[in-house]
Amino acid sequence: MTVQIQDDFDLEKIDGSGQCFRWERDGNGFRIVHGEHALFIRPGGEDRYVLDCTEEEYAGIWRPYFDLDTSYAQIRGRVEPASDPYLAAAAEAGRGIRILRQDPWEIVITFIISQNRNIPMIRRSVEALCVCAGEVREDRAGRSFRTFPGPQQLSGLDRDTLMGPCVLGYRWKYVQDVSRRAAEGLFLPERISKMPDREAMEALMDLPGVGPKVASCILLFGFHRLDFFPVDVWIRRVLEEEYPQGYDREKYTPYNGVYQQYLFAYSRARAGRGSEMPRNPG
DNA sequence: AGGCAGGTTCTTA
DNA sequence: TAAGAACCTGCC
Repeated sequence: MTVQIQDDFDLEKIDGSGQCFRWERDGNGFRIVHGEHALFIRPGGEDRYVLDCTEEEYAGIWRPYFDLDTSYAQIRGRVEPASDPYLAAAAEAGRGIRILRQDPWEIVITFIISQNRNIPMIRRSVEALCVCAGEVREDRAGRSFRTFPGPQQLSGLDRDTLMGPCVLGYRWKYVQDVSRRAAEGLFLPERISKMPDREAMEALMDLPGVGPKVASCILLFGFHRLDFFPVDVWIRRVLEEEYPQGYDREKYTPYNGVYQQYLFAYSRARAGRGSEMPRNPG
């Protein structure tokens, strides 16, 4: 089917934004796995996109996944160039970025894995986890894909598999512990959903391998709490260099997380680390 | 060869 | 409570 999307929507930018690690480029489109579902989506000219799914699947699965009922253009438009020129420039450059509604459990594990690593390494480990413990499914075109392993499946992996094929390094213990807790019902993502921000943050930071940055990412990307503002080295750099007098988060409530994405992408792009651009030494 | 990469944890004042 | 070191691994 074909859909028209008027709002900010740029597949390349979303893919490179560091919130999803399983999108697979195919021609000028992407293959995306979400839960039990797989999608191939590609630009179809103007504001159109071609998706290999039914109207029902679009309405029930993919439209929510891409968070298409939220206007990111409107959120972006709240930035005033006069009062915050740097963020305004970042937002303009980041036009098209959205915050996906991904599976909370997948995000918990993915961001525990993300610590102290770069994007290619994260992708590699996530993919390996799916191969080692996920289940095989078939997409509409008859191609097979793998689901992201649930707590039960993940907790079945031993140290050697997590360290070897999955290349988790010292993080293997975190993944095993969290998976076991979840499998035993001691950690339930659906319970996090019901907690107020502060409490949710604390509950996540009770998990081994989850500190302030990872917890913020989990809440932003896994629970769609758009006001969380993960501070990593890139953001820290931006805040130090561009906002020496301080960055006014209150002004941007409740969308700090969206603006963080703009700042993050902008910072990396200017450092020559935009995901799609190759290194350019010298 | 040694440092760093989208942090967290453990150890030490 | 606050800095510093260690940690798997891959890459320059």
